[in-house]
Amino acid sequence: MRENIYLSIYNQLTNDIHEGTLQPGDKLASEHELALRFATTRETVRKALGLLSQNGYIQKVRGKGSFVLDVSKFDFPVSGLVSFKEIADKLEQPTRTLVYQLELKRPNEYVRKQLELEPAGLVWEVVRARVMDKERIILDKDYFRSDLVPELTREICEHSIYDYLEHELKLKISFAKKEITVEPLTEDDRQYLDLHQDTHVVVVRNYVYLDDAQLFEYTESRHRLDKFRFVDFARRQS
Amino acid sequence: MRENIYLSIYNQLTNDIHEGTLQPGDKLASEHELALRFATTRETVRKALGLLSQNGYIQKVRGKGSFVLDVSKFDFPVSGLVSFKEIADKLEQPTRTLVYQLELKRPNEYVRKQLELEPAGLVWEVVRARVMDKERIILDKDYFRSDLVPELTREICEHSIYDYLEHELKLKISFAKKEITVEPLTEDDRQYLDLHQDTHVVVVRNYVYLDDAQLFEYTESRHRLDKFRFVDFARRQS
DNA sequence: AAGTGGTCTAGACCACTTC
DNA sequence: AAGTGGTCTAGACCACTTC
Repeated sequence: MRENIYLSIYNQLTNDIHEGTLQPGDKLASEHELALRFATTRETVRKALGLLSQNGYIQKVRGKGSFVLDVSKFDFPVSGLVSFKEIADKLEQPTRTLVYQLELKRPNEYVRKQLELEPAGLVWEVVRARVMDKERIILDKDYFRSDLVPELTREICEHSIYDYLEHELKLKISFAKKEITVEPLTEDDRQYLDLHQDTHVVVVRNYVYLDDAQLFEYTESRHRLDKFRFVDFARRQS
Repeated sequence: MRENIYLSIYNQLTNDIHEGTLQPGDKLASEHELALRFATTRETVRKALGLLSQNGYIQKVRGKGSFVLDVSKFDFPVSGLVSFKEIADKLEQPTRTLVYQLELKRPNEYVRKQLELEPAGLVWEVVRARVMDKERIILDKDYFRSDLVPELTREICEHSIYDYLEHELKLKISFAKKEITVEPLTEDDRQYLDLHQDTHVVVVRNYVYLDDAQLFEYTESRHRLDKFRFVDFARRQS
């Protein structure tokens, strides 16, 4: 591959915005001028600006130019594949993960169906509680196809499984579907979460697909109502 | 503008996928071949395929080709700016809207702040309940900047305010930020919703921006827990 | 070696905004 | 009329996959 000019333009401009060199409301240099400055062509600059626009950094207005948006408005986990670790890191609060179960097993019918698995297929089942302020507020149940994730250890589960999958196993996560509902408590919720007068939990079901469009993980993330927050940033497609 | 070749390619291919001419798992013709077929260039074809990929229709794999995904998995309101009317239309269930309030007024401090309004600014306040199966399950509170939305009528509110804004007032909605939390009931919830033993509602706060990055609407959509469902489709950015 | 998608070039014409 | 972003052309070289 080449050195990826458009990504380096993107990175430079996002840096300028985060550092305040470019302020909300500021007008970017024109595409023509940016092309000169970065010694490239307009189409390559446009690719960088397209990314900036998609990610909420700028607003493009035909005939006028591109304007810097207030990114601080959108700094919480923007819609996407955000793992607990990433959120926890952002919050700068002490968090902990308790691993209650880590097992290679035959999944039950429901999970088998969710993962579109053949009857003989095995999965890694991981049950973890996420602790903040000394309370277990999220119960994560993960199911990974064992043909794609051959090995999992307690150490990996206590940190970030995603780090391991992406950096060690080199799995390329491509897209995910999240489904959010509110459901009555289950026995597991009562056992593994620190509840107060709660009668329900927020359930986030996550279906994660690889590069080749193969479904490889199903996760159920069960949140205490009072600690749940989800932010979605949606851009009207052109 | 030209005839927009890439959009017509996009539309033809999504049609083929929805009609089943292209089945999940099928491989698309190569970019080179599509360019020949549509009498255009590869870059223009790539723009169409980029849109297809972004919207979950295909999966691009370098060196191999583009593959049709199973769109039926993702047919519920995909993350984006989905109004109640669009969802209701999709559900094919009889739905109704009750307008409880429609007023041009000085907003309270909270709404003023949400809308980043100057102290003298007026807003249209609309309070509506959404009825399904004879029960009021969603309470929508909308606040529109009166400088951008000068007139609103009961008739408009009973149907789709968005239709009116986009097609009559020609406002161009550009992007929106959604924030989902679960909160204890308020007095209004008790008054305007048909609740059972509920103690909480799901609150979806929606901040809608125009083309020029101006915030023009703040909406609070309060859902009965048992009827709430939110689907988010997130694509890993290349 | 041949086919695939990813990046890039150096132009062109257009619609819209500003003056 | 000049400046802006939106679309498009006709190529090029590259990395990756398949044979």
